[in-house]
Amino acid sequence: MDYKAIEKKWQQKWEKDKLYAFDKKNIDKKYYCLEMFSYPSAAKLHVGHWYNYGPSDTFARYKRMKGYEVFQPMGFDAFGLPAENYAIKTGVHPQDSTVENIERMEQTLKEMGATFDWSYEIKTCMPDYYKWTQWIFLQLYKNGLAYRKEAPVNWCPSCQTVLANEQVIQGECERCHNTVIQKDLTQWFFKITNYAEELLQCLDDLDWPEKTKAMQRNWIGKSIGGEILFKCENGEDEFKVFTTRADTVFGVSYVVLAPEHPLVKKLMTAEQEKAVLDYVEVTSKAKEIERLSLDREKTGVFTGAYCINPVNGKKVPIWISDYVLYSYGTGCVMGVPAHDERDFAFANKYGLPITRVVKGVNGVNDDLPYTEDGVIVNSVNYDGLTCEEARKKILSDLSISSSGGFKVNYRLRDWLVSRQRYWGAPIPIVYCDKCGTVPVPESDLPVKLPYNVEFKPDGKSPLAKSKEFMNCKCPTCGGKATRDPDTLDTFVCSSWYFLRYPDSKNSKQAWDKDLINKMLPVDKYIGGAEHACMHLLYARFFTKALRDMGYLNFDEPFKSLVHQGVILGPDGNRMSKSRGNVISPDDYVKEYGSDIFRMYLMFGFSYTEGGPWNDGGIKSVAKFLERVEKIVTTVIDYKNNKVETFGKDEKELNYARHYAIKNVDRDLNTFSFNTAIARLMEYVSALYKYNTLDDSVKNVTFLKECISDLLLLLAPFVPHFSEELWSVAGNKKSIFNEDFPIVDEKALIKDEIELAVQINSKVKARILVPSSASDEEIKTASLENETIAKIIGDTPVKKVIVIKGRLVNVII
RNA sequence: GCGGAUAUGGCGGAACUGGCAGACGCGCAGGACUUAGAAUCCUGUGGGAGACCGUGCAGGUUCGAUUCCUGUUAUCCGCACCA
Repeated sequence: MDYKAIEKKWQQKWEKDKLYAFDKKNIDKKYYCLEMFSYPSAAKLHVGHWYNYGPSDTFARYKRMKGYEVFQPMGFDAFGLPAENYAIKTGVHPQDSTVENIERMEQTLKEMGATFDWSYEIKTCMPDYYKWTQWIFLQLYKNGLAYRKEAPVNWCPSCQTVLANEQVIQGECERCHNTVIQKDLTQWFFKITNYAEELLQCLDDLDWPEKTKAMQRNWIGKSIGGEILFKCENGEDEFKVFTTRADTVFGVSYVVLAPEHPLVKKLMTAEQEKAVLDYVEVTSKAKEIERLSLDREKTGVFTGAYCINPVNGKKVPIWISDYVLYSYGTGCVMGVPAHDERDFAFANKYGLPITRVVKGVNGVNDDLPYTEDGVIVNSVNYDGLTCEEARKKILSDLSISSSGGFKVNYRLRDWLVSRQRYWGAPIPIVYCDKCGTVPVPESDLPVKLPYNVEFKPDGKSPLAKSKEFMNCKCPTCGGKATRDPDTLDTFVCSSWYFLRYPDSKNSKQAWDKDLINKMLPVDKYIGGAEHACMHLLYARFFTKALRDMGYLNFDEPFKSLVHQGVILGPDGNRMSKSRGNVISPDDYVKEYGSDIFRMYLMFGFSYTEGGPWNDGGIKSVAKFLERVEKIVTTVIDYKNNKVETFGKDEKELNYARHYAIKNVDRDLNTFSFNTAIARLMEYVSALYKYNTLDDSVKNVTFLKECISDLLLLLAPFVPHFSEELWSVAGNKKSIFNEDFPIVDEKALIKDEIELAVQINSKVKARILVPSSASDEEIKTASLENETIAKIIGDTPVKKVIVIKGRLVNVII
């Protein structure tokens, strides 16, 4: 078969017939199957794209044949750094390169032969899309979920931009791997922390990979404890510490503030001033670098000031150290060296007292630092309580005197969305000397991204250099005002695209509420695991925030999530240009066609695991399809003969047929493509076996039915190939308008079944029994078996266990 | 350190709810066809001469464990001074 030719032929036909158009009339039967959209890169589709889109398209086609109205849209996450970096390097404007890349990718995605309904296509860099991204920003702003503040941010000196916490990997920039430094800037934040608890709670009910849920839980980082108020000796100042070990508060021998803490400069004594300021200076510079060293020795400086421990009135020295993070909790920590490893190391280094306040329950094996729970000692009236009791009692006692109380903390921080970059959605805010921060009126949206801009980075936002863009009128007073020069993190654009797809052409609103309430949540979301803590968390946050504003009425965007694995190079390493192990889909598609390529991706790997590429595997798939073609064309050429018997051979083939139907059906639902294809191979072997029978005993009518089912089962996996053979077999309608075959359970009941007979759990013989045989009959048959009887001999039989359909275990 | 996962033939990988380990494929070996090769088709293929032994390792529960429990090792991924 000329794969290239038939692929082109059917792609054109399908497009002409609008075969994949989503029909809103059937919205009751909708199935929203979504693959994470792509960044429009200059390179061609890589194996990762194919591995995401190919198998999921098979899944979508299967759902369609099962009677669902499948909605499978496609689009592009088109804003972002790579286009801008490319522009800086080559001078090609990001918009021009992006538009060109999108066109090329659309082309190749179509050549893949996927059932995307392109009429719903989204490109996030187009004004008709980012208009609504800006609209969402304004809704968040109006509802107090977007705010601006000066904060120490992660700054990449090489990319000349601020990075989100999630984009800093081990102190390095995610993209260029240069060391990230700290810098103070005024930035926009989204208050995702408002939703920390709900984001955590709802994870339990999601059909998502456990690992991804665990990563989000981890990322949110809920910590239950309390806050304790320490008043300073000067009588003016006070600060709270957050702790999960309020039970150890009698063991406090010092407190530590983060070096950035605002109180530091106020509290330090004249004597300590130089040491403190030097330390603050050093840590702010070296912070991220130092964090990289594995065995960081704790450092710190005494401020000279003291505070009072609220539980016993003791004077406690105030230190600063960079092991305390300003951004977590209150930025202050109480030091209990006896019961915390970090505090222990710190106290030992600086000669601070170590007071034990917890002892082990058994009193042995409890050297300091003792971090386990135990029994309270040296804590006045709390002595003798368990740690858990003491935590509750101390905090509730402190709350009576307003010196503390229970508190839950989250590791999750607010989402920093400002980017000092050109190629993104402008932030729809203007600054007026009179009116301050003013949101752009919705009727003025979109705030268009200007084309003619100097986007070479110099630490300032490129848009700041465009007078045309920056200067505007204040929407409130009409006076002179300037726009926000930053653009939005591209994750903002991708946090709501799944809401836009069903209503992508709506020019009046972001979406029609009734429509998306019917279309969402997404039934199956398929994409890489690398988005666990960013995209997938942000999208959940947006959904919940928009729900609370009344724009939709569901709680979660993605009901069910699947991550594809990663296809590695033939050497078992991640594909990379530097390793020279990159497999280009194009080369294989050229040689074998897209059907074979996609089927190999499904057959050669466990979908969620991935694994190393192997050339032999793709040949085996090609061979399999040749076998299919051979038998199908042979059989459809048969003239109807008169044999209509349905004997043993037919029964056997019918068994194979329904066994395949049952298993392919089940396996497709769980993305177990490899086993589904294995069952298809078995079925084809069964067809070959039957077809070698003498013509005079072959039931051709039945055989043709079996062939028809084979094509239907095969259709989701190799769409062009199956459509072609379906048409060759004389069918007029597209195979994708047919129903997926339905299993006949009766065909799966065999007359006789083979059972293994074990003696003391070791298989010794096999017996054939009628499938209707009772346990008693099976038992008798087993014991009468020659081999078994011989082994048993005179030994008394203790027990016979019969597991129907599986085995018999004789215990002697 | 914390969290999650994985570990099965020469290789990729199967095994539903605790029930015949190794489906399906690659590779390999032998055979058929062929002047010969390629292609194709068939047969065999965990180890061991064998009783038997085999799912990272050590235990446990069970008539029976790749599957459940306890401990342990290695690899991968994520987070990491989070108080």
